[in-house]
Amino acid sequence: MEKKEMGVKTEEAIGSSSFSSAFDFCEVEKSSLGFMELLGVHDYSALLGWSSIPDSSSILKHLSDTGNECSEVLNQQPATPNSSSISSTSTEPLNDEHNKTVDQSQQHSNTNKLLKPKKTNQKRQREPRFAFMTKSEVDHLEDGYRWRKYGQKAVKNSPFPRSYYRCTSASCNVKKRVERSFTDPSVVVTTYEGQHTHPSPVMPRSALAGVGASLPAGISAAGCASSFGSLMVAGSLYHQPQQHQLLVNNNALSSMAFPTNFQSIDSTSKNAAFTFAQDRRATAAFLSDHGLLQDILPSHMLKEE
DNA sequence: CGGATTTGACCCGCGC
DNA sequence: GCGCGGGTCAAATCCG
Repeated sequence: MEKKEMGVKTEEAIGSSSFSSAFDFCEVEKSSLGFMELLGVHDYSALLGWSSIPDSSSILKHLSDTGNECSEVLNQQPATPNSSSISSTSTEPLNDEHNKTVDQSQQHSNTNKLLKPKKTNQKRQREPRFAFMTKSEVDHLEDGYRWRKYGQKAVKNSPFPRSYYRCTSASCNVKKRVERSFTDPSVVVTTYEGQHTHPSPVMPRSALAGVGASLPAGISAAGCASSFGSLMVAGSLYHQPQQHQLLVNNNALSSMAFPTNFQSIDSTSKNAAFTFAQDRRATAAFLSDHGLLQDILPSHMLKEE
């Protein structure tokens, strides 16, 4: 397997597929972020935590060079407060999952060689994705759902493999990819794809009730819990020894207006690595008190007011 | 023994 | 057309 040191040319490294998940940040469809809107987060770029990645400018450059229309997403001020600058891949043709299933049964009749079925001309559809970065010791964050690992691939330019997980629930097509950032091995990039069609098998009912109370139509509490899993973990829902930090930038802190019901979820856990506040002062106060994000954010960001 | 994980092979899309 | 790399499959293996 090809490996490169972290000191490779920035643009080459960033532009490589090893950062494909970073680009996936741009593939988030607004509808998949319904729970974010529920949380009052309209500036989705705020959740893309590149503050700990030193080469975000290069990423932006790459996005720009490649004509990616989402280039403004990363660490940029939104054009408007409610800007939905994040583009979507949902315009692609519908998935051919069913065709694939049929073809696979045909494949089983091929005894000599494992030949994959021929796909139709339809372009493979990507479910809406939501990606975020967490600072965590463990790769696979507990998020209340059960996942079956179905693959692992070496990532070009990265010493860390990428793992592929699928929700174990039948008829639920949600997938997630987990990989470590090679620029910061302590950072785990998790990408969710799709929405759960079932409630979390592990999520406490009280938590579900708290989250689900204000969910907009079409957004399941399960999906919310899933996609926001690491936040739940960072909060008090899971009192696990490992600690995760959601990486956010100062835009996030300034634009997040979390509803009180989410604040209540956090409660008083001492293990909370990140909590929600309704305004910047509250956030700043929290940071100064608990300060875990200080490990991530440059000091000038934290002081900004 | 059944479910989860590992891992090599294969498919597909994309760039050259 | 070819090669590369991401994504997926499925047999083998592991593990509780």
